[in-house]
Amino acid sequence: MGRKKALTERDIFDVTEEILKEEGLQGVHFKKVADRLDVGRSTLYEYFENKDDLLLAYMKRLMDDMNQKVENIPASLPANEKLYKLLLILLEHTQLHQIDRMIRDLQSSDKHAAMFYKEELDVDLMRTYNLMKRWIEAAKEQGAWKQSIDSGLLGDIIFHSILFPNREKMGVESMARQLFEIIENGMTNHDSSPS
Amino acid sequence: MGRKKALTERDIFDVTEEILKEEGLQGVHFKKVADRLDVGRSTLYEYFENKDDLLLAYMKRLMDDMNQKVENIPASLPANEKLYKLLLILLEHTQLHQIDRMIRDLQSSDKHAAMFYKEELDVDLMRTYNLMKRWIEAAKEQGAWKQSIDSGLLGDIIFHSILFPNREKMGVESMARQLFEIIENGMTNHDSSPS
Amino acid sequence: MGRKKALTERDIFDVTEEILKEEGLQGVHFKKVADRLDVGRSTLYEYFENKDDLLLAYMKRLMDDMNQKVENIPASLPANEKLYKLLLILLEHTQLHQIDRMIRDLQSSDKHAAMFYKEELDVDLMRTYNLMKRWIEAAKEQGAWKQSIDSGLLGDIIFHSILFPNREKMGVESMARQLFEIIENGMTNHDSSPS
Amino acid sequence: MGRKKALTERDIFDVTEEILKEEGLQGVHFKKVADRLDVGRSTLYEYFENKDDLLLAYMKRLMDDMNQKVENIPASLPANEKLYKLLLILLEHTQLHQIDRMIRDLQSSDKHAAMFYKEELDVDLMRTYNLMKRWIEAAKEQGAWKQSIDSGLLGDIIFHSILFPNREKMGVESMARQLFEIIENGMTNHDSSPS
DNA sequence: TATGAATGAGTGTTCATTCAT
DNA sequence: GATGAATGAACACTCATTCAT
Repeated sequence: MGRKKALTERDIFDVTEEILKEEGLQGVHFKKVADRLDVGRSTLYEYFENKDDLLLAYMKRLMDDMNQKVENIPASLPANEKLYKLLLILLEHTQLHQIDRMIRDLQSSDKHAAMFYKEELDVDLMRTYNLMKRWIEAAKEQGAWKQSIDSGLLGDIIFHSILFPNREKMGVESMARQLFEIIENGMTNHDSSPS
Repeated sequence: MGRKKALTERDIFDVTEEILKEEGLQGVHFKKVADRLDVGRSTLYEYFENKDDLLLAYMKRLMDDMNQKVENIPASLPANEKLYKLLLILLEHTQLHQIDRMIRDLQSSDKHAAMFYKEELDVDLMRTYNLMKRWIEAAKEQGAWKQSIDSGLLGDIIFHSILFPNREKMGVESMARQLFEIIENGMTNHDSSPS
Repeated sequence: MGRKKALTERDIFDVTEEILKEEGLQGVHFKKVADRLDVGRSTLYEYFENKDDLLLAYMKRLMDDMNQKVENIPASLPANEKLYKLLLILLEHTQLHQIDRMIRDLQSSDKHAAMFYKEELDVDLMRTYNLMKRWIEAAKEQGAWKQSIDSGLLGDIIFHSILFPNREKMGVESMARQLFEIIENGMTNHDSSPS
Repeated sequence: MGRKKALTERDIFDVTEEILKEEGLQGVHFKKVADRLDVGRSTLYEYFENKDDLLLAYMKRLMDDMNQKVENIPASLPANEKLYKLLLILLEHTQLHQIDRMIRDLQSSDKHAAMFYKEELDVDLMRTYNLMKRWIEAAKEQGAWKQSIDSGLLGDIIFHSILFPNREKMGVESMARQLFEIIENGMTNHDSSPS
């Protein structure tokens, strides 16, 4: 009873995402996933070889999703505008920040499928990371941005902003705008009028 | 059977720190700690009532360490310079970022000692956080910084910078300097000479 | 790995009862229960959330069993005859005397299922206890029994008789009869003929 | 600090008794005993070979205490009066009821000292039990009490009365008096006046 | 496909006990 | 005598994983 609609990978991913958002990586147990889907625990093994496999596949899909959006950013835009678009996309895929931790936690495992995804994920993640870095460097070379700032550092600010607790309070749009205001112009007040 | 050379709380804290840095909160198991110290698992219970107790005591010590340094920042400095000093201190205590997660994970437990530390930690953490926010607001009121940027967002940048992977590559000093350059003046290049 | 013949709650209850009778509450370890059932320890957790849950569920079932029999005692009987029937029923459910201790020992735990059963058990136990007391008082008010004897004391005699080691030697029927002979008429010999 | 008065067996027995009364057999841990005495845990092993040894020695002392009082009951008294005195003594040594359980729990242990005490205790307990039975049988033979009631059953009532929760409410004297009223004359009301 | 049933390795925790000093 | 330090066996409990049906 309850279910009986034929389970799909989609369903499993959705529940995984749900738990991931509510309780983080540690909260994702097969028991919990199965319970929420109203399915036997062992059924999940028909879809994924093991837990890491599920998690990695989920992340891979999320990553692919995101990459597609990133690829849609018009190449013609100035570098800093491209970076702004990238930031917006990142802020809509906050689960991504767990990839890092996940890849680290998995170091011991050596199941085939998992290893494959892990590699792929790593590659994808680095590709986006490097893309971001290239754009930063482009902005520098165009003379728009300062050479004196390490590109990696700026990348870190952008990438780690998905972790900021204030995102919830401010909303994605507003946060992105203000963060970019800082990145581009800094906090210093050039207004002549005293506060 | 009482053969070893005398374990100290220090020793346990050191190993805890080691593991915390290598594998994060989830990696800290009493078995692992005990193994690295070459002691029996139960021996640790002579020093700490339970795992939470150890973790919280460690964090508390770290926090106290940090707070002492924060208190030594001269009150006479301008707000932005105080924030710079604060950033430097934060970057030397990167394990701090786990306090937040830890406090959240511990919500279910109710062991006496743990609860006491938890409360204290929470208070300490908030105090530092609020101090940071007050300084940011001071800089705004003095007209030095823009009112248009949310103070919490800036706080997040500063606080989360302890997570940046590039810290290792750049070194604390250099990273702090560059991060502050961005925060104060932004990336925009006002140089007239094209690159 | 799913080889065994299918374990039922019944099986677990039976073994629990066995151990309870042989070694008392303290003797009930999941390891022992599992071993006697020739199952892995963790298998038991598929049937009961935790140890308290098992114990309480067992007791609840026992109590329900007993209460049903108690309710079948005809209300029309004189109070002392009702008490006699009650005594007979009690003597057939000797494990009951551990409920009291168990409820006390469990005070620290707060697992959901356990708490629910605990409350229920407590209510059931008190209901029977109070029923017994009411019947005793009825016998007094009808003038059949002495007002000078504390009802609680008499209740204790009846309730604690399930602990008497001699029950095994004498058999339930015989013991109940003799115990009631004492309760009603006392030991004093009113026979005129000397032994 | 604190202690330093020279520890005596007495001190240990006193604390043991304290815990035994407060928390029962399960509550007696060497750690707790040592803590209350403000002494190192290992110090206790200078006085008792192990935990069972302590417990049994404590019980042995208690038993000896009691036996001495029992032996002071004048042989010249009628059997039922002797039994009444015995009941009074029993009610003042309620910890005794744990001997039974303890002896059962110890079945596995085979430490020398413990075994010795165990045997002795068993003997002492049986001696008192048998004494009680002889008195009961004497009362029967003198024609004062009914032959039809099993002596063991009556013994059980007397012996188990130390467990009655109502003892606290009624007080030892009052409970003993009323219990004996039941035992001798029963509950039946022979008053001519209706209630 | 799906699942019910069972499991084993690992984790936190307790406690009696040992031993060098 | 006394103790500080350390330990191992036992227990409750969790969770990913397996397998016959």
